[in-house]
Amino acid sequence: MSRSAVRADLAARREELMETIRQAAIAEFAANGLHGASTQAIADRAGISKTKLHYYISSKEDLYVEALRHIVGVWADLFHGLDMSEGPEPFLRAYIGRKIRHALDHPEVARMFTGEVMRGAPLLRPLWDASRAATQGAARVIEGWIAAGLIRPVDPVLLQFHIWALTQHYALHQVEVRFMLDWPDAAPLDAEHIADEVTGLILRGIRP
Amino acid sequence: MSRSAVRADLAARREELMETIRQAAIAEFAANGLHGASTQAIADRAGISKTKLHYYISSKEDLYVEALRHIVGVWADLFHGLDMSEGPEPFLRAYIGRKIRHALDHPEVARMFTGEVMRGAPLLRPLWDASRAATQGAARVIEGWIAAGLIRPVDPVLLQFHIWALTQHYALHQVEVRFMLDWPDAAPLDAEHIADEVTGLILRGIRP
Amino acid sequence: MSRSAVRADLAARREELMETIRQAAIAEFAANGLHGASTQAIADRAGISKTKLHYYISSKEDLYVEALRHIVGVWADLFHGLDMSEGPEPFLRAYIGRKIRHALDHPEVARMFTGEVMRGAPLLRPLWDASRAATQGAARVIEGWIAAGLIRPVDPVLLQFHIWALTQHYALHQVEVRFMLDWPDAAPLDAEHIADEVTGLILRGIRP
Amino acid sequence: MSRSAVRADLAARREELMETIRQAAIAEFAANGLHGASTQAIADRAGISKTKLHYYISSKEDLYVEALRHIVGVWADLFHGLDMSEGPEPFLRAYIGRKIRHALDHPEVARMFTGEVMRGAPLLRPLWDASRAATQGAARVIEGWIAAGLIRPVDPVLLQFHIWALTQHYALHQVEVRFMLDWPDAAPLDAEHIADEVTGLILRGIRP
DNA sequence: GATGAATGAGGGTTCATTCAT
DNA sequence: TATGAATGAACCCTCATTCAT
Repeated sequence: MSRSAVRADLAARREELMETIRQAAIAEFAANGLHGASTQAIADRAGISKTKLHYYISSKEDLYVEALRHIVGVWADLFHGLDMSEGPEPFLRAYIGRKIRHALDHPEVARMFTGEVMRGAPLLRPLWDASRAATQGAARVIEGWIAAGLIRPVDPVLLQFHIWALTQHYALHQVEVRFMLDWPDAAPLDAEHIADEVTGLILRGIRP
Repeated sequence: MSRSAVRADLAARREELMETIRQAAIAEFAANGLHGASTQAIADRAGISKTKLHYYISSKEDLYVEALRHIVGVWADLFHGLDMSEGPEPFLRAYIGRKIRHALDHPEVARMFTGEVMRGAPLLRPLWDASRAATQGAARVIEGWIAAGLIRPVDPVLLQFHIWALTQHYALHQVEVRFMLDWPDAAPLDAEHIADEVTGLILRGIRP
Repeated sequence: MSRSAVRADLAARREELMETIRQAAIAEFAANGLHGASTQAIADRAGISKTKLHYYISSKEDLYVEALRHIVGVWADLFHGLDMSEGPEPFLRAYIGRKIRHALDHPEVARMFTGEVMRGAPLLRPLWDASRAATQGAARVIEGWIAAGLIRPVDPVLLQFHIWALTQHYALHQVEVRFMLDWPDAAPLDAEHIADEVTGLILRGIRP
Repeated sequence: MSRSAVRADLAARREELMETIRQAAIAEFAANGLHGASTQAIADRAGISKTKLHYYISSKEDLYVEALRHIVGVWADLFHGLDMSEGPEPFLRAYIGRKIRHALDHPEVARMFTGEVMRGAPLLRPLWDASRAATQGAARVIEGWIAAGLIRPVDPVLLQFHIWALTQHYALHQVEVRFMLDWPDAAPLDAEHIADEVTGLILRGIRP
């Protein structure tokens, strides 16, 4: 291998390990929060030694912030390819479906995020500006829908909260769902059924 | 003071202190989870020394479980005086209103609870049977509403989750609401407005 | 009851409680030593509260010393009524028998004492002078037996150690005896058999 | 140094430190028992910080058990090279001599062991099976000696207890021996004299 | 790049004892 | 006499992090 190929290989290895570490960190932070998570536990989840973990991160808090940044990015990506200008129904059907499937596939992501927000979002805040801009932009579009008579008058920001609340609830409360329905602990939730119920509630709830 | 009066006084003092401790514990557990909470921090919030705290509790975990038990009881009390037999609209208006006001008045309660559920509810589970019975009982009533044509056919358990998701969201995500709306950090949320929006969404969303 | 009768009654009660406390203390000190014993554990064994215990003792160390003093006295009493002047055989038969029976009836006594001696006897030493005088006195008598040809020449102090070693061993090592013999945990040891074996070994071992 | 040499060096250092820790632990456990011993005291005896100690052990109890395991092994080694088939006298002379010399050289070993047995041997028991087998095997040989008329009929297990009692007594009660003989605190005991007296007592005590 | 050693701070909890009534 | 409250010191152990190789 040429010297540059070696270097690329090393970089790839490093990237792979960093990804493993991030996954481990998100799972551990989701379970125990920043304070309650231990770097030992993260190292265990990643299958490496604590010393090695600390060689690759600069600090626990930094890893935490990095993970938050990653989550914010992933959620922004869920918007890609969707077009609010097609009107509320097709957009909401698609978006709610994606959000619920993602929530059920990666529940730790929503859990870590909600944990941070519950705590007052001290470390998330500096990363949150783009989200605010997007939220306020979406509110403009929703106001347009209302003005056009496509949906009834609703608070355009609260509507977005309601969609998030309903879609993320199933990631946060998986065990509650199973428990209340007398399902076994590992039973997968039915994403399609849930998406249908949530979409139905929202679409009818905002009908003019 | 007579001996029995002294004893009653002591008991009252003790009860008061225990209540202070519980409040402090819920706030701290809400912020950092069982693992991340420190008894030192709880003692600080309660305004007593760590040693004194440990004189009044048997262990951190025990205090945590006791707080959960308290929360489950409080939420069950929110049902008192409400009558599902009067039909969906009056019941839901009243229940959603209460729930949201309580969530905004005592956000740490919902936060601690959600934290426990996110973690897999390891310590909540033994206290959860009555909640399951209530949920399944409520599902029967909702099925009755559907059969009577009072609401459209919906999954009767998921409907309950949706109500919880919407009402508790504002307790968990207070800072997000303020941030997205460019409000100052301490601005109180408008419980009436939120209750109206949520109630409107739900009632129209389940209209036959 | 007259005033003095009341006072006597109170004194009797107190004496009884002090005895209960002493028994509890000996058992706990035997099990865990001065350092390892907790006043809580002693109070539990005595069936009283820790506060009450501390009302009746001045300190843990003081209670420990008091218990040692008691033990030294009890062992001195085992000599009462025995007469070394009758010659080695009748005396040793009687003394060894008593010592072994006492050891098996009150093993905690020997255990606490041995624990203190193992530690270097820091607190026993001030109480030990009478024992030394007795030991040296007995050595004189044994030297007389040797001079009279009643037993073979042996070190007169070491002989006493050997007797103590053999008789106390069964108090200290009760569980070992049971374990090595495959006996159940609660099986009582056969004091007569043991006394016979020990007496036989000693008497033949010192025969001229 | 080559990488493997470095590794060997590290391993050697580690082994050496572990040995230092074990010695310190045995001394401290001998003095105060499992409960009464503090890891701080063990660290002090070993000349390291408490944190460093905890880096090398998994827990105080684990260190205790490891020390017990070590002791059981050491005592089993005292048998090596001795042959019971040569008859009682040469074997007992050699074994008693070794045992007493070892007891006087390493009194903490016998003290820690006796402390554990006094307490009921809760942690020793799982390590004790080989000792029981050895004891019962030795009993068979002793029965052979009796059958061959080499010694008088004695209880073959109790005889072993008597040997242990006499040999270990001097380790447990060193201070008592010095005190009763008016020796200074640091005076070494005369192992040869003690071995002679004990051996003489035993051999004559079991003569046919 | 990788790893064993090391550490000061802090974790929850128990301790013997004193105080107040 | 008796008891609940209170406390500062100490308990075992884990923490995130740095050092040395």
